[in-house]
Amino acid sequence: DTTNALDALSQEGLSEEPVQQEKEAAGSGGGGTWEVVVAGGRKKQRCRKGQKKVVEVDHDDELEGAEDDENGDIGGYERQREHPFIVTEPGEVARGKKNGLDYLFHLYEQCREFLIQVQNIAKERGEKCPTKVTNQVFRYAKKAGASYINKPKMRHYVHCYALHCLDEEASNALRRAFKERGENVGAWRQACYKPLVAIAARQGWDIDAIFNAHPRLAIWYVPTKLRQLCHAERNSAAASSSVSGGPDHMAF
Amino acid sequence: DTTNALDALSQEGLSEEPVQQEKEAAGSGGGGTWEVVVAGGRKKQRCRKGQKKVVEVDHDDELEGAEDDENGDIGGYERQREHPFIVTEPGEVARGKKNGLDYLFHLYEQCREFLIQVQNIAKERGEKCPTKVTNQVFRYAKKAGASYINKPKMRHYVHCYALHCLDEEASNALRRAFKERGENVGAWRQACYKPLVAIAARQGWDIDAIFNAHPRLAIWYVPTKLRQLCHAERNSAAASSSVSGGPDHMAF
DNA sequence: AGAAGGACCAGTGGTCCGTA
DNA sequence: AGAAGGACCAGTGGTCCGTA
Repeated sequence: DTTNALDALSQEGLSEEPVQQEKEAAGSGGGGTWEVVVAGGRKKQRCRKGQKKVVEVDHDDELEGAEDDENGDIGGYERQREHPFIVTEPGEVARGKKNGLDYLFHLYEQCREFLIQVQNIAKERGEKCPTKVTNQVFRYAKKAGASYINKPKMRHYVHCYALHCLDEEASNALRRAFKERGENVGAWRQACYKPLVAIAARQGWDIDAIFNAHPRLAIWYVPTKLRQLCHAERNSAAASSSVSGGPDHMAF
Repeated sequence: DTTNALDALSQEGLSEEPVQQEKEAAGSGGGGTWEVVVAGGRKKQRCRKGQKKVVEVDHDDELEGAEDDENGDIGGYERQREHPFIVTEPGEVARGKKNGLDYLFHLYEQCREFLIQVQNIAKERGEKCPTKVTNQVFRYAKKAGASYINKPKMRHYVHCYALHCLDEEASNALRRAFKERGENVGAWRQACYKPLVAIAARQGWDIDAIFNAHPRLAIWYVPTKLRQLCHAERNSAAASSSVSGGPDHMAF
């Protein structure tokens, strides 16, 4: 089993490898213009605790073009983070050091492709075959060079992707509204819950069934918070309908 | 969340509770006559390493009737194991300190009932709902007094239960044959693999699909060894059919 | 020797919180 | 302040091996 060797490899030099095969796989967004962050020449900047918020002004400004390698520096490259997301309209490409929401949703499609590859390998080998995007899939994605995919990020925005899958019109409208109001990504993300709960309400509150009924969504775990919101909302809906003498009175 | 308190409880005094609600739930076996092992009055017998196989003769003989509690003894009851299984015919009740195979299969039905209860509780609470017999279900079974159910045992015989579900005739015939030959449980258990692999061969080798298509079997994880046997057999079947010039030639 | 099951272990789902 | 993601943690699937 070569997993460990490959895992170790994935810790190094990943960011060397620009990912451009996804050009044509692009969802609705601007084809091929999504930026790929390349390891910059920045020195290590650990251990500067205590001097927060000082000299941070142009701190983030000079690291676009990987201005030639400084390999003499022990420690080598500083690992680069992905640019943060901003709220973009459908089809809009984020400019500057930002990523747009079409790119975000595209990451979910990429994970699906990695899952399919993992499934094919498992079937070939007669091993257990995952039906969801598991740790194994994230590991595989890293190994395959998609270092910009990671579990916390994907889990964080699953419900946003769910809305995109289940009601693209509503999702698009929400994006336009939040962009217009100048809201940040966090606010948009929060706002994605409400229309999903409304969808669940219309379909008997079974959010798991709703996810599972959609082929692209079925591979994602239902986020805990979405599940909780559906449950809470179902109960209060039931309570108010029982107060108002509705027909579907519940026993608690 | 009261899980921990309940878990702690399940460590104590479980064996106090005879399980007789399963009388009528009995599968094909002798209704209500399956023994329930009750904690006997045996003293602790730990820490006697080094003197193996000495004075073990009538060691296992006096603990049927829980001959009155010795609670003054610190440490209390010695936990009692279930009687070992023997190969029985369908409908045959094991006699002596043995359990029969109808009882074994009944344990799988009980686990299914515990799973259903866990699922109902989860749905009520809007929590994640298991589709398989998980650790959580085994914990619940213990908590509910079914101390004789445990994960290693259930996993050990899953494929035997699978054969019982998928081809009861074949399963019954195998039991009769192995009983007649005086084979032990281990030999019978080993023999259950072969007809399962034959079933898989007839259905395109997808053992997961076969399990999932059967409502009582779908809740059990496919045992690793069964999966491996199907895989190995598929490959050698493919190899020989490709040698013999068969129509479904495979590419490796 | 044959068998039951406590208990361990590698890798999981889940997400916090130190980081930039 | 807002956001990305390394890394941790409780509880899982899997089954070995000390026990009877």
